[in-house]
Amino acid sequence: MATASRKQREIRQRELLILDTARRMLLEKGYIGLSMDRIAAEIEYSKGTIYQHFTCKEDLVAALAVQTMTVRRGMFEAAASISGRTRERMTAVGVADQLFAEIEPDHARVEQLLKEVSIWDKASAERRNAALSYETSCMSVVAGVVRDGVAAGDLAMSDGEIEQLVFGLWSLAWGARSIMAASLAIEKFGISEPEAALTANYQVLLDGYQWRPLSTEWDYVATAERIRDELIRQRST
Amino acid sequence: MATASRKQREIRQRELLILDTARRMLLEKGYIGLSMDRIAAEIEYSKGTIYQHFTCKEDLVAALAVQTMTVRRGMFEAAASISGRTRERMTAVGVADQLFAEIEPDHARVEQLLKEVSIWDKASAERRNAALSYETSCMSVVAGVVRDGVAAGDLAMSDGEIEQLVFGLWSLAWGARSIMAASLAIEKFGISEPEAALTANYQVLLDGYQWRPLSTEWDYVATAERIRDELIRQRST
DNA sequence: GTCAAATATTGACAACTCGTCAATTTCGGC
DNA sequence: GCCGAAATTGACGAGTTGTCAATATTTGAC
Repeated sequence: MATASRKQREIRQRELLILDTARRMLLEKGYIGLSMDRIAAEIEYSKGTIYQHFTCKEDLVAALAVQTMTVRRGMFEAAASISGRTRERMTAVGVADQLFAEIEPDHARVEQLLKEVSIWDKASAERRNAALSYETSCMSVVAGVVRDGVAAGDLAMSDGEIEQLVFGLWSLAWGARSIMAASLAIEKFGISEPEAALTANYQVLLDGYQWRPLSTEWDYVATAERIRDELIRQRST
Repeated sequence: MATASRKQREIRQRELLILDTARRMLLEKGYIGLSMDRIAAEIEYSKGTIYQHFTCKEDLVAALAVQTMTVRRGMFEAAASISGRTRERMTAVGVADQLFAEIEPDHARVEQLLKEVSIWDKASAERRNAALSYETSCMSVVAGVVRDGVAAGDLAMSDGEIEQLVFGLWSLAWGARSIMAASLAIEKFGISEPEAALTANYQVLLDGYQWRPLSTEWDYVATAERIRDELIRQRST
């Protein structure tokens, strides 16, 4: 009994070891360069043992994606529950997104790498459900802040538009990061600070939706800095 | 001489045959399911011959991406040169983007599939340069319309902001399509018409940038329809 | 029309990949 | 110390990409 749980602990530990090794390899060599044989060699277990944890290569990397999603969700929730006006809280989620990319670069890059390859078809249903749940809960956090904005009278919006706005912010963030990672032309084209451009566009979109106070009436750069410090402080405790 | 060019024509023809076959296979079976052996069998040439056209599998799919980019660029240019107010022309590019996804679904899907896998590292330098050039010229088309907007006094903007706006539109479009293709949660979350949401967000962003006439002062839905018809008409001639 | 040299084409091959499963080792309870 | 259950292994089958000696074709000179 005590031994059984010790064994289970060992297995959990090993699973983490596999994931860590896989993540490192994925970042170094890309999805195609990620080899089950090499992982096995590195962790000094046989390949068969790895396949006791994961049904296939896709399932393994899907597990990586799920790990990453939990980290992101945690940061989003912390950001959304910060104090201030509703648009400040929306800004906070943007800051969290940026912080996530900055503080957890491995996680952020894995997330991108994996959106690319179609993993979910072959991954186990269990894993897929986990991912689905984390993704929807990330979106719900954002949608919650938007609803608070409407409730507070800072934002006028029908129900369908709320999802539209969330989709817009999400597209903007995801697209920008995806372009930063993959595009050949971005530097040549003269976007030297894409991260700053992203946050600026973020605010422009919120202005377009007339989320009050508008950026002409409020210093959201200061807000972003305040929140950034606060989120970092929270993390370190 | 005449014979040399005949031979060259044959080679060109075969290259197109390889690309067509590869595209079909890529769409059917995904990047991993795309096999050089199977392509060779299907076109009834040996694998060695394929490797005379392309340095490696990545180079082949990079060539597919380049083909796709030329189609996209063509549509962008046609859209940008349409008549009307500057913001209408900007809207036209958005319509072209949508039309591209609609009329050339194979090209559009290939474009997405390939952003995912990191192809460019291994592709030949020649191919990479071609891609870079097409991508920058797509962006230049958009930037040109923005500059025209500034010149016409419809839009107030510093130089750096122009690139920022282009980056914003591009992020929005790219991110939305990427999410549509890959996301598990999108339907569950209640975004039933993502394409419509994208075009709406498009206009919201332009409103945020105060590109006149604002969407409150002008019917851009009508504009989009007019341009859509016109672009389709142009294509069919 | 003939023939040698240049060019194009081939497919067996080496070296790798994923996922399986019979055989082996390790472990837990008695 | 011993036995049955559970975990671990790595050789293996079937697949992949990319290479290259051997073969087939085309070319240009005579």
